[in-house]
Amino acid sequence: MESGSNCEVSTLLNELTQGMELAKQLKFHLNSTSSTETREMLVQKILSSYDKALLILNWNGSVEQAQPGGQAIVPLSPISVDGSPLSDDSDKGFKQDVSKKRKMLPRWTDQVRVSSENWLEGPHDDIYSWRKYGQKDILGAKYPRSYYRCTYRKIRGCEATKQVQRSDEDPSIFDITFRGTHTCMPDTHSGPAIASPEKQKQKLKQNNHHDNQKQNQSKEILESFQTNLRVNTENLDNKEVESFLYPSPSFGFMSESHASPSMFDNDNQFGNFFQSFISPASSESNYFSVSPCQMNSFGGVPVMQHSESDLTEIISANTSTTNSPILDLDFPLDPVDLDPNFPFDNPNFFP
DNA sequence: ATTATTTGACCGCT
DNA sequence: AGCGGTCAAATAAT
Repeated sequence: MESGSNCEVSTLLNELTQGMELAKQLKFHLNSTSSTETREMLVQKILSSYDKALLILNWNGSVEQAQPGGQAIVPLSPISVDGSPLSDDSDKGFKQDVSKKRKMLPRWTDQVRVSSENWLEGPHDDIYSWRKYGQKDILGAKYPRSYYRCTYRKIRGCEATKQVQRSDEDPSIFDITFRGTHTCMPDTHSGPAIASPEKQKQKLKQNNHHDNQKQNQSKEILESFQTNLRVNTENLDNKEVESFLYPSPSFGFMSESHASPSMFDNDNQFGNFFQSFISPASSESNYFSVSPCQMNSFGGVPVMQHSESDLTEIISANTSTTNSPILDLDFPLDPVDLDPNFPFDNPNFFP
């Protein structure tokens, strides 16, 4: 818990600091002859930062109870800045019964864009270890879909899996669908989630494998990462539940046969740890940054393992078209199933 | 030697 | 039958 708090605090500080920096920039641009676009963008960023800060505060206030054992994912609290109701509803997204056999694990999707402007590789990989177990060519998709599962599946029975699919249209965008939540997470430091150093290393390399040779990670990655990686919020495919929180997406790209020249690769876990905020950089798309805490709380923490099954539906996190996060969780479940307290988890694992 | 990735086979669902 | 998802043997990486 404390770790969670610390994380939140730092996240909060980061947001506020960022907001201040952006405000300064804006101030500067006001004097200069900058385009209104630039200013607008800055304003957006500022709003986004403060929005996040508020969100964090809000969490602390309301959902503070995250107990080490069974947490609850923090529901995205309803603080949306200028969230426009995405309301695209359509029901297609819920794959409610994604086949009953599969314990209906919570599932959500992310769209992540990795820009390779500066070489960058995409990087981010969450703190989890993923192991690829398959790849498939998907009907109409230009690129194959990769399947990953938690490395500790056997050891810890962690059932989290994810699918990574590169967008046909924009190869720099990857759709990552997470299914299930990590139960391998350490409670703060008991930590097996992040296994032994060796594993980490191995993993590292795995992640980097194809293109990686080059990049040394850490800071560089972090930096580029911060500036280049963004969560794309325009995916309209899935319109479903929108969530402001994103799980920390990790890439495990692999063989991208057609992939253009080594565009992505990964960095090490450590770098990921820092993948704090993604600062928005593009002016055209909407994105927002994600804090580690948030990500973790939603995507990776060991959420209620049993409750998972209770959630008979899939949670699909989507991005909205507006540039600010919309925190609108729409659960297809009936109230009964969904506990008022929300079975969602709370972030806690950061040391 | 161990662990991860690759890749075709297999399986269940539609 | 076709497709998406998973398995697992072969292979690669350390």
